[in-house]
Amino acid sequence: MQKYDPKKVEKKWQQQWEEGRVFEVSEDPPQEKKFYALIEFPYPSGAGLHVGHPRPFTAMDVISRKRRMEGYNVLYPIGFDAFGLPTENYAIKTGRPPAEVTAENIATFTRQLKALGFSFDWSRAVDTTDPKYYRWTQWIFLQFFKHGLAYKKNQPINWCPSCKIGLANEEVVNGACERCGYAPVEKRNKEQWMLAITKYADKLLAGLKEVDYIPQARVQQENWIGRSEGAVVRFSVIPAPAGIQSGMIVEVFTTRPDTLFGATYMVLAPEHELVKRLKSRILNAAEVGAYLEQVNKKTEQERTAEGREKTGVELKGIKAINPVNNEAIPVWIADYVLASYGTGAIMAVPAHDQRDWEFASKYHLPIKQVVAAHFIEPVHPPQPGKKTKRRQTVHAIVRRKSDGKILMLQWKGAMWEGREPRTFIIGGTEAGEDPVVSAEREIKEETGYRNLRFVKDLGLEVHTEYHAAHKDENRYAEIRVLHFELNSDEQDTVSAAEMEKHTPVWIEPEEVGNFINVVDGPFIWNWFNHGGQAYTPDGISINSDFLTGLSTPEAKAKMIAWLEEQGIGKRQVNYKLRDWVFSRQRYWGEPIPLVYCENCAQRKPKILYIHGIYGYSEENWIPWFRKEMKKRGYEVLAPNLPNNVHPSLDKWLKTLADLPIGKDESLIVVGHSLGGPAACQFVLKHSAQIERLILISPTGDRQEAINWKNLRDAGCDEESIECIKKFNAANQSLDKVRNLAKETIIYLSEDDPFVPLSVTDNYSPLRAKVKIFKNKGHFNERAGILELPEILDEFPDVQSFNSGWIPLPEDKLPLELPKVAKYQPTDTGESPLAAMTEWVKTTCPRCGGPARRETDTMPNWAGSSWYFLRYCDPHNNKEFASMKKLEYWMGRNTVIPNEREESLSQSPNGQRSFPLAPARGQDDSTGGGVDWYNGGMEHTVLHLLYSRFWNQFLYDLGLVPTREPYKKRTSHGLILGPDGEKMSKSRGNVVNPDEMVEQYGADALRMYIMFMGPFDQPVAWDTNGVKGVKRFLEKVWAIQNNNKFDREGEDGWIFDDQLKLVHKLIRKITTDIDEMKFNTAIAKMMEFINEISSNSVISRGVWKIFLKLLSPFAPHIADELWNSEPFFENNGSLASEKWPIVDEKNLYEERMTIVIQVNGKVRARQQVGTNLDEEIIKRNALSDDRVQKWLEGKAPKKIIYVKGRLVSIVV
RNA sequence: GCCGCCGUGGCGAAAUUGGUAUACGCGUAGCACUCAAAAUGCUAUGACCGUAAGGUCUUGUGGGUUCGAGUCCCUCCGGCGGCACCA
Repeated sequence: MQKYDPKKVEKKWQQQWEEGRVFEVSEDPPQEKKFYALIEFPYPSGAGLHVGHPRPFTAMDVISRKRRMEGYNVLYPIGFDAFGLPTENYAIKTGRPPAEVTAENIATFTRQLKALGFSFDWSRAVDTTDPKYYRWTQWIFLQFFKHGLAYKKNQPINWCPSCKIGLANEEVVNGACERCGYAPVEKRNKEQWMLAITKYADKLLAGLKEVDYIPQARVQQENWIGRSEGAVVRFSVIPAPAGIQSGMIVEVFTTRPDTLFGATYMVLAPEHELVKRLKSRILNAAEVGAYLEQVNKKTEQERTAEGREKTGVELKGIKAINPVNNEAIPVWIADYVLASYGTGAIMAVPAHDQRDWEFASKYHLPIKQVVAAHFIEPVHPPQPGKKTKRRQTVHAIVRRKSDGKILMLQWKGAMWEGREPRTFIIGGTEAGEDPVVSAEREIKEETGYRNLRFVKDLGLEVHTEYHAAHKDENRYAEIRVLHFELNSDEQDTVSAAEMEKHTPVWIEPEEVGNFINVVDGPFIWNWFNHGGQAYTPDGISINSDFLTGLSTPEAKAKMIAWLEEQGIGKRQVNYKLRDWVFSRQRYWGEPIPLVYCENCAQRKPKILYIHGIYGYSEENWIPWFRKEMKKRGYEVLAPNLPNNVHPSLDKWLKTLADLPIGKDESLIVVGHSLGGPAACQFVLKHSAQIERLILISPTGDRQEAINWKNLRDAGCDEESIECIKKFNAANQSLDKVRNLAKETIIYLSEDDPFVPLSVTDNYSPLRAKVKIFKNKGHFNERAGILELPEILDEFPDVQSFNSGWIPLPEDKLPLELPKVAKYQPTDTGESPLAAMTEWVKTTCPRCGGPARRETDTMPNWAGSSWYFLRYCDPHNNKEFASMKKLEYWMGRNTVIPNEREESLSQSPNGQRSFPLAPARGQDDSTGGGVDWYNGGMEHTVLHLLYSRFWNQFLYDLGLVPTREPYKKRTSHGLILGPDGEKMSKSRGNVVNPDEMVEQYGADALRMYIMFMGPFDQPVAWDTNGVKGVKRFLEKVWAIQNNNKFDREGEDGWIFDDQLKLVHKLIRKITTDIDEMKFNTAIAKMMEFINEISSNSVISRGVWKIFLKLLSPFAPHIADELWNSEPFFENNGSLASEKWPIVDEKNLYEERMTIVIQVNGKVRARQQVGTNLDEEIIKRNALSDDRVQKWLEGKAPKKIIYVKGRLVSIVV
């Protein structure tokens, strides 16, 4: 017998797979069944692979190998995410070029990965640092830039004053620099490139609904995006600061507009711009100045280290007016209000916000309750149809000073049928009566105790509804809770009438919670014990004018409606998500392909206005528009176009082409009505940079896109109509227009007589933002539109356009990283590239003048944000990937009908905007993406969110076929070192896979990694476990080499038991792999081997099935045995064999074990026939001696039979 | 503090989703093979009582629902992960 020598076997098969190109896949010709399995590509560190890396790789390899055998065309790609800090830091230390080091590391990783026998398609391997790859990373960045989603902004960076280097967030440990001797990190302001991911916040949130992610990943993304719904409310501030007219406004954001009546003060973030502007009016300017300085000095570290005790200072002399009741409230600044969230200012409602409560308590600010807790007694709920009596009541918590016990009432009466209430001392308050007085009266009347001291009002109103059985009426109790102390037991006599109703009892404090049996009791008791806090849950509004009596959701809605009506606030959604800082002042990253041109920065966009048929230019709102735009610094071109009555697109375009617009100028193009198509075609033909394309009631060429009847009724003759039709029909190639304009906006009116809302279908390739109005008609003089202030949002001050940053032409990409002499960042915090004067100095690709290059590079996240797309078409040098190949591997979205109609009908008051639905059958869709993506929990927030953002952006540009990149996402648990700690060089607990392969073989290593524990949970490494799996593989090897196999051909003998065994195994392995329960799958294989090895003769059919089931886990040994003498004459890898299918008839059991329980304890087991019926099984069970013994002659009360499992007898 | 997850032998862990708790593996002990060791094979292995047959207890704690709870509900204790003054 040959010995099992994994080294020999594994090398042999790895070579065969490679030479036979077994795992290289093609989309040509497209096979129907495809499967795209994705793992997070590794960072090729200098340390090489450690034993944790292969866990996700092996898992997806098992799944991929199984799918392949199930007939899928499986893409299982691999690559390297090779830009990164460690390599850069190594370069700084040693001076070795990162590219060189990276190449070596990739070689090591490749060798190690290949030794583990993964079924990767190596021909598709990508490397993010390869210029052929990052050319497209840069290209995608340029698309962001061209669509206005990349912009420069002053942002603080982490700066280590000792290393003189900007730090990544992950290099900052507890506010100190990780690189050097932990010097404290400073913040430095620097202009940084930002990606406007916040513009996709709602889309990223919505997309989570259509994908199959592990719940944790979905929840973490949701939290990170942090959507909250509320309102912005405008408070005016008095006195107005000098030089500014009165009525100066501060906006606050709140999620609880229902508590506006409880806003007793206002807090501004210290950085709030108003603080500076108000300076001259602040009476305690010195104090405020000192506070600001103190806040400024505080580092992040100190802020968190202080235990977050809230500090603040009042702006004396300043008041804010609460717009709901015109009360003047104090204004404070405090650093618990963040400048970066909401509006940087809050209205403080201390009664219903814990932070405000703490602050108000500390600084003795008024606390006003405006929401009452609300309960409905579940045992005796109010009954419909019965009258409801409202009663003011008090609950008195009376604590005896001597022993701390609590005085309570045990009721006897019939207030509630079937249950005697146990409560605090309760009583009614008469109209106008002080609650303290009524409580004292009630205590005396009900219990006789009189030596009372009032301690405090708990400051909480509770509303409880119940049905009072003795009066058969519903009660609505408004309860105040008062705390008393009893100083001595002196007692007056209690009236007989009271004694009949209830008995006073003294209860130990620990028992109060159990004693009390009314619904609000535990809540009140808990509140009493916690002392002061804010009541934050929902409830019923009180002390709130027109909101009083409403539930919290009702009150919120009503308040928002009221605010909007009054024009002092509006509904608003806020996100925690911030824009993405995309600049790194580093060398080892993708260069940002932009140059700065002083000359171009001077050039400002012009506005081109294109009128419609009959030339409305000077007849409706255009004069107003011209004036407004001049104010903003624009030059407006509004030509009169020829043949207004019978227009032709060609002639119009010719006239437009003659306008004084330079080829390299930037434009905002506005087209109204027939001018809409003209504007689109102009944009397509002219080479100007289009900042914005604004279409107002544009005509379309579909039947339903114009209301011809109304047009005729309005006096349009047939010849004009023909012209319009031709004109519209010539409006082609809109999908190209989309990528020329940075932003496209369409204005429509619900009551437009000529252009209905359905015109959006026509313009769908533009993927424009659509704004829908009421009562604007056709936006012309007929509708009385002489001004259109809504449009002003699209025209910021001209100065804000064209910062001077000019993109490199796309055919000049990639912009390669130049070789530098030193990798150390410069003293000023700029990237080492900034030191290369000859590289930085360049010419402007737009005007040819002198310009300088951007020296920032992109963050590590860039390359990994789209690598899954490149895998689909890795060698394409014309596009980042072809649509055809993407559609094959990623699939495409399928339509959900009516989604657009829904968003339309939701439109509450006109001004809402929503993304335009592109051509039918392409959007409003779901279903595509990488079939299965597995990765680490540490990437479920950033990497996943960033790559979803990129994919959604590319989808909006029409460049990828699916909105969501990943259909399904799972996560693996970390593999820890043998000591249970995270593996790391510094801890010295790293296990090297090379050694494991050397000693036990790749198959044993793979199997152990899958066997260690549940895939999604962290597990500590235990080399002994590898031994155990190796033993299993040796056993498998030995069985094939030592046992007899039947010689009668496949299944010639009926090996019933063996067949049953193996078919059960097929079922188990098949489902377990799909559910990633690899550990139990392997356990079952071990059981199978333990059982089958006791047979003297083994069915070769059964054994072949087993080898197939084993092959995804241990592919080398499985292929070797499959091809081994003396039993099999197979040829080639199991990868091209078929996965076995369960045959139900082989699973049939003739006998089953029935467990018999007596009073819930197992007392006997019986083997019975499978098809016996229930009565017989029960009878058998009862007659069993062991059962009889436990019955002790008693008759069973109940017998339960669970099919195929057990009989449970109760006596 | 908030959100989410998890507590089962000496260890990693199973448990058909409410129905035989401790499968499978590791470790340990004994035996066999060996001059010996390693490797391998066989046997035993939750705890307690008992020579045994057998019995009792047992899934972090305490309670509840149920004929029946590791699994469902509530309380507390312990651990892990994420967010963290987000109005």
